[in-house]
Amino acid sequence: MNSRETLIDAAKDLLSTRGYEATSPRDVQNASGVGQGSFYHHFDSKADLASAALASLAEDMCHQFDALTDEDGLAFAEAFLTLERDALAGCRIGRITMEASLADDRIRKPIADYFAHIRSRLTHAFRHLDLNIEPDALADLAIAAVQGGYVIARATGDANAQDNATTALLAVIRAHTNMD
Amino acid sequence: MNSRETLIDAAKDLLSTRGYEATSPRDVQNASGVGQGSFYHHFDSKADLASAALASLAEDMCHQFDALTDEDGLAFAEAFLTLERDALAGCRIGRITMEASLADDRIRKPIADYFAHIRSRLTHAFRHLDLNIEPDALADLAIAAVQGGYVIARATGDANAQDNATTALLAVIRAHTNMD
DNA sequence: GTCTATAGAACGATAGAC
DNA sequence: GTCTATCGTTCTATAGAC
Repeated sequence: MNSRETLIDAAKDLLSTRGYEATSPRDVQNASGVGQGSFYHHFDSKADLASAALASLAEDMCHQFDALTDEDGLAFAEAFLTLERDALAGCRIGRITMEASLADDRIRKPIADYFAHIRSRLTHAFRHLDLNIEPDALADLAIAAVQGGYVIARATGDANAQDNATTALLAVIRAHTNMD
Repeated sequence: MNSRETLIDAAKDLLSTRGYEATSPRDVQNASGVGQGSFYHHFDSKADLASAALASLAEDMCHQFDALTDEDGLAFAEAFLTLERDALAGCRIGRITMEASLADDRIRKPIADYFAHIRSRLTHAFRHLDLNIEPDALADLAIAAVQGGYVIARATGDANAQDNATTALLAVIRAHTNMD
């Protein structure tokens, strides 16, 4: 693995756990073991490296998401909502959305791509259910249950909060499905 | 208004919009018009001021939340879910939860208090509905719809995402209520 | 209690030897 | 392409005059 890839890997790890602003070029250099000059040989700036790292991270997460299950409809939504997550750690990519640096398009683009991807796939899944609720709105609610679950879990220190939210959503959707 | 209060007010404003780590003591000093020395006369550290500012902010937001409506049950949940919000701005207090500095108890305490407060009140409201879903889990879902809505809106740049999530939740809860 | 001045460390980024 | 050394700025915090 060359220096460029080593830097990206270290950046992915740090961005996932600390976010963008709290991660300095020095942190990435130390974590990767690459010298300071090499950073700026391969990347124009901190934002440039972060953009590449976030793009790779978003791709990884899209693949994980797509591999949830081969089934469709409710089964896919259930796989998404019941996936085991480290609620107290926060979303590796969602956490960045609250930073001011999101205004930088190099940072926002990969994050927007990830959410657009899972939104589209979840909308497709909910369309199969044929409820009298907009499938795309339901997709937003499913994503929000997960992302908001991270927020409540971290705020209260209660790791169950996220599971409460996703389980409750699955229950009301199920009830709604049986009704029609 | 004395210097201490002026500093707290400026800090509340900056923390609400930029978060904790992206707000420097200098920013607060400049925004408040108070000299650099006065900051450390009234507060031991940046975290000390932030703790006081967040406590005041959480109190403000609890009052706003409590004033949503005098009604109970579904009406309260509806008032909470349909409240007009600036989705692209993010939650003034929820945004802090994704920062590493949340590990500092002086920062986390006022945030935990706010979420515990609205969680408790929403649980109470959902208990009145008497659905066959745990009221506290439904409360977590309602909060998650709002907080996660901020995440999706900011990630995609689509201000409607939050409204989609909260409206969808209200719809499934309503359907569930009519069922019983 | 308020101010100006400044400390020491970390920030993002660059220079230049090899 | 990789390294060490260092730039100028900003960070959080302190000193000390008034």
